[in-house]
Amino acid sequence: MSDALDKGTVAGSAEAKDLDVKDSGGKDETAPGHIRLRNRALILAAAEEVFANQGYRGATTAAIAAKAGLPKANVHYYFGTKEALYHAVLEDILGLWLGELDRITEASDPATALADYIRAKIRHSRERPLASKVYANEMIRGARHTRDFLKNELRSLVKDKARVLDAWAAAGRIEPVDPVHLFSIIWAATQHYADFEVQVGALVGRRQLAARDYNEAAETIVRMVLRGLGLEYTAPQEQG
Amino acid sequence: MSDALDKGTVAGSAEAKDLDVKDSGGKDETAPGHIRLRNRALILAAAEEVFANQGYRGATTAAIAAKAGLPKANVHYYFGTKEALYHAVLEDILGLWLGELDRITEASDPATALADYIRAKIRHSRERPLASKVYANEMIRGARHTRDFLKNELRSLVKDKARVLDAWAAAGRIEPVDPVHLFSIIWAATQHYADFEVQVGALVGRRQLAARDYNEAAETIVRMVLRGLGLEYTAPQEQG
DNA sequence: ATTAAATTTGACCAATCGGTCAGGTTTTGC
DNA sequence: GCAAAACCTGACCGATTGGTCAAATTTAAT
Repeated sequence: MSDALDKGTVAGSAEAKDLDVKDSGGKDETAPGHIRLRNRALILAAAEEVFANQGYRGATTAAIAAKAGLPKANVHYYFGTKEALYHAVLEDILGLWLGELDRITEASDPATALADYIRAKIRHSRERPLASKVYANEMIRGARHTRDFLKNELRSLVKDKARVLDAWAAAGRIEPVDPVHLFSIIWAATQHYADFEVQVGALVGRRQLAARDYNEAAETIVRMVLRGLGLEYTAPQEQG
Repeated sequence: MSDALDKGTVAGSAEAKDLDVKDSGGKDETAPGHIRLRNRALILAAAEEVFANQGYRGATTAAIAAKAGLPKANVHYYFGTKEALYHAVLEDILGLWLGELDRITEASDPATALADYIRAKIRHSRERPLASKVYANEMIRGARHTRDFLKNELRSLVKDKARVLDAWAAAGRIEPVDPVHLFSIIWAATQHYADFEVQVGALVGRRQLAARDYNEAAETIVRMVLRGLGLEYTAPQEQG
């Protein structure tokens, strides 16, 4: 199996290149390795879309290549196997998942922190619905490629946040709640607007959800979560 | 498209047989059509599992046949095409989806009706997780086979329930709420425990969720929904 | 300028896919 | 008991799949 990855990883050492920057500020069309960077990005974006809409098995390397505007053999040149490409797409996504939770700390105000987190997650569902769909597909299929992430990174992160919630509860700042269920509900409700967009769209009578729909969704979720924890909820001022 | 269904529907008229009952109370091994009934049920159950875990494209008729304990040609004998089989599986599931909403009527008590509905949906996620996964897959893929259901049956049902919620709100029995978002949140949160079971399992540290996990999930959701609508929530008595 | 490394790609392959079919067996209706 | 209908299934097929490869071209470093 590692054989199949050799070709893709031979020059993979160049991947960290964009970290130690001395670059001219953005897109340098002549810098060494720019071809690899551009084509990998093209392929990853195309793969995310095809994996999201077709599932792992339904996605074909030919379809990904076509969407990226490259010949199929080129996709295999950069990523070796379809599985390795899928893994790379997932890796990109898992990074996003862990980010936004930073604002939930013992020092922060519970209502503000949770409300901001929910709004950020909804924004996420709106801006990167394909990532959410790929992740949902992966979970439904049993998290074959994500078991370790769930059992290690995600679990310890939730344990971390559980300590915050317990501290808040002990200080009487929120009512006690099982953190696993709280986050499950928040994740489910927010990601629903990406994964089931077509269903929500049919219910509101619009093919695509509008900005107002996402805002209303976020506020409804915030309201239920805050009230559920014994907190007050006040709707933010409209702006327009 | 109807051509592909012909073979499966030739004797499909026998499907309603189990409605007008005069049967001996359960399994009649000699009644006419019992072979068709048994084999169709075997295939549908196997198909639900394979479609749930592999997605539409990932599911193979050979895998479904193997899981049903029948030769592949037999699957095609009963259902014609893979697409027709998928359609039949979906049809089974859509029936389940519309059922439980009956308890939400203008006459019923809001807190009781909503709490019972949420608990029923969680029970559903526990007892028929595969159905939920097939449906989730279908939504993520853009509801290619379910567009009409969403735009007609489901939408009019939600409109119906919207009238109930509006009436409740007008009578001061709940706070006003957008029904689409309320149901979206309830569906997302409850179905999450089927579709993302592997994730929740990793977070609670159990491979499979226990009865207690589902109960706690239901109560957490009920608490947030009821409080979100300005209702009181009181935890039910433990038993055992 | 030279050369090594990286990139490109059409052609190709074995495996698997959904679906078909002929010919046999079993079940059913009378 | 008998004909018709329903059921069964191994063998087969064209299409598609993920993946390979060798030969050609472009880019990079000295």
